[in-house]
Amino acid sequence: MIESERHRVILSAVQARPVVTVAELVELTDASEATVRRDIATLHMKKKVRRVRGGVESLAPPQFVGLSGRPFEMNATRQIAQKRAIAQAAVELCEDGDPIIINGGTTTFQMVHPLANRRCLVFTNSFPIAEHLLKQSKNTVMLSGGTIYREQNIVLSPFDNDGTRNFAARRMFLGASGISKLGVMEQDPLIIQAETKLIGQADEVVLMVDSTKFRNRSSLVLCPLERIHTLITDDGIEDKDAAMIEAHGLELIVASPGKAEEASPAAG
Amino acid sequence: MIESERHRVILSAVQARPVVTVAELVELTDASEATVRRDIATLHMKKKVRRVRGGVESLAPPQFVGLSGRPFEMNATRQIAQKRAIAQAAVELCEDGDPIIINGGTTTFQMVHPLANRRCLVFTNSFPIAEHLLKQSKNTVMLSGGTIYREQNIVLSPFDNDGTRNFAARRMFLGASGISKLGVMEQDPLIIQAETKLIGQADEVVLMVDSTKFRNRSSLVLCPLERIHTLITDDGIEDKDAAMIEAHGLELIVASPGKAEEASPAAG
DNA sequence: TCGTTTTCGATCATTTTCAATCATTCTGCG
DNA sequence: CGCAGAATGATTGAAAATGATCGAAAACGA
Repeated sequence: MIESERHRVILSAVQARPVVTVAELVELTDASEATVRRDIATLHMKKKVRRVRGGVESLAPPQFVGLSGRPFEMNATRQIAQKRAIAQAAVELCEDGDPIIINGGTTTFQMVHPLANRRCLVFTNSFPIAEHLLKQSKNTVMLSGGTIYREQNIVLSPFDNDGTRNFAARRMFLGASGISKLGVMEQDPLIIQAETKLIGQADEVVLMVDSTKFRNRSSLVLCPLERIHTLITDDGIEDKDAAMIEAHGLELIVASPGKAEEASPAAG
Repeated sequence: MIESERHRVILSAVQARPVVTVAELVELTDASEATVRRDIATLHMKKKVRRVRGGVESLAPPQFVGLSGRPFEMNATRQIAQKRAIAQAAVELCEDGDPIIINGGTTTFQMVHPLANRRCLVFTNSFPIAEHLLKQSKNTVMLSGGTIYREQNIVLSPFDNDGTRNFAARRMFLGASGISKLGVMEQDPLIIQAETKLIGQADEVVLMVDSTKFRNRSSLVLCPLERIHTLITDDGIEDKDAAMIEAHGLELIVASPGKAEEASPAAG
C-alpha cells in the first residue's frame, strides 16, 4: 500500500471513531509501526488529524453521529475491539468482485475499514455505511431506496419495490441485539422489517454478534438459527453457547481481538 | 497501446478509485514502467491528475472525500451567487409539509441551505443533498434506491422499481446544463435517465437554471419546454430569452442575487 | 517511591521508487 | 530500401520510503 493510500485509510478511520490507536492502524494499513507513526506525523503537520500519545484523534469530532445523535456513537464504542475483530473476520470471507449485502448496525459498520482496499459490490440499507464506503473505498456501492430513518440510521421503504429484489448477493452480513436457541433477536420493529427484506437475497447469511449478545434477550425474533449459515463472534463466547450454535448446524468463527490475522506457527 | 489510449485508461482508473499505483497501471496499459511514469508526468503537467509517490491520485478527491468539514466544495461552483438566489426563490415556493422532489445538481444543491429550517417531505436521487438535509435539517428525507454513481453524485437504478413510482410530489425541482426553445438539455445520459424517472411524479415541474445556461448547448434533450411549468433564473437573463420562455407558457421567476433574503416580491 | 510496560524517536540496513541514459522499435517519408 | 524522429523499453545509480532495532521518555501499577 502506498503512502497516499495509507493516509486515506487513516483519515477514514479517525472519521468513523474519535480516536484510533497505532496498533489498529498497523492492522488496517498492513504497514509497520514506524511507517504508521511517520504517516501520523505527516498528517499532523498537514493539520489533518491531531496526534496524541498512542494514536490519532480527529480534529473536528462528530461525523457519523450527525444522523441521529448519540446512540450510534455510544453503541459503536461498546465492545469496539471485539466488533473490529469480528468485522475483520467477516471481510476475510469476501473476495474482490463478490456481491455482498451489509445490513445496517454498529458491528457491521466496522466492516468499512477492512473493506477500504477491496473492490466488492456492496448493497446496504445503512446510510453511514454507504457514505463511508463511497468516500473512503473503491467498492461499488448500492443503496436501498426509501425513507431515511435517523434514529436507526437505515433506509427503509414501506413498499416491496425498493431495489432489494433485484440484488442477488453471495453473502449477507447482519448484526443482532441478541441471540439464543430461539433464534436471532432484535428490539426495533423497523430493523426487523429491514432485515427481513434483505435476508432472502443472499446465498449465505452471516451473523455477526459479539459474545455479550448471548446474554441479551429481546422481544422480537427475526428468524430461527437455522436460517443462519455462519456465525462470527469473539473469543468471549462460552462453551455452552458455542455448543448450542454448532448443534444447530451453523459454522462458527471465533475472532480474537488483538490478533486479527494471525497465522504464526510456533511463534515461540 | 497508443499514448492517448493509455492516458484515457489512466484517467478512468483514477476516476474509478481515488489512488492507483504504477504497478497497477502497468498491468492495465500493458506498457512498461518507464512509459507509465512518463504518462503520469504528462498528465500531471496538464493538471489532469496528481502525481504521488508510488502512483497517481485523483485531483479533486476532497470534494467527495471531505466529510462534513465544510458543507461541500460547492462553493467552488460557478455562478454561486446566482444559484443561491435561484435556490432561495425555489424554496419559497414550498410550504411545510409539502412533498417535493429535488433532482441532483449543483443548482438544486443550493436549496439545502434555505431548506434548513423547513419541514418538508423531500425525495431526492442525490446523495449529497440527502446527506446534507439529514445532518443539517429536520426535513423528512427519502432516497431513491440503486447504485451510487460517484462522478454524478446520484443514486440510480437500472430497474423501474426504485421507489420513485410510489412518491407523488407537489413539485419537482431540477437543474439543467442548457436550455433553448428545443427544450431542456443535459450532457450526461445517466442524468437524463435519472431525471426522466422523476419528472412524471410531480404535479408541477420547476426548472432552475442560471442565465448563462441559455447560451449553453448540449447534445441530449431531456424534454420540451412545455413539460416545464415554472422556470427560475437570475436577473442576467436577456429579454429575448424571457420572451421565449413566456411564449411557451412557462411561469418565469427572476431571482436577484443581491436581495435573495429580503424579498417576498410579487406575492403580495 | 520503584520497577514494569508501553510508546516514542533516532538510527541503519533493506527495499522500493524515481529520473536519467541509452538501445531498440515503430512510423512516416523520400 | 534507408533514414530521421519519435516513442518505447531496459538499465542503472540516486533518492526516498520502509521496517527493524534499540535506548529514552512517558504512563502505569504496586
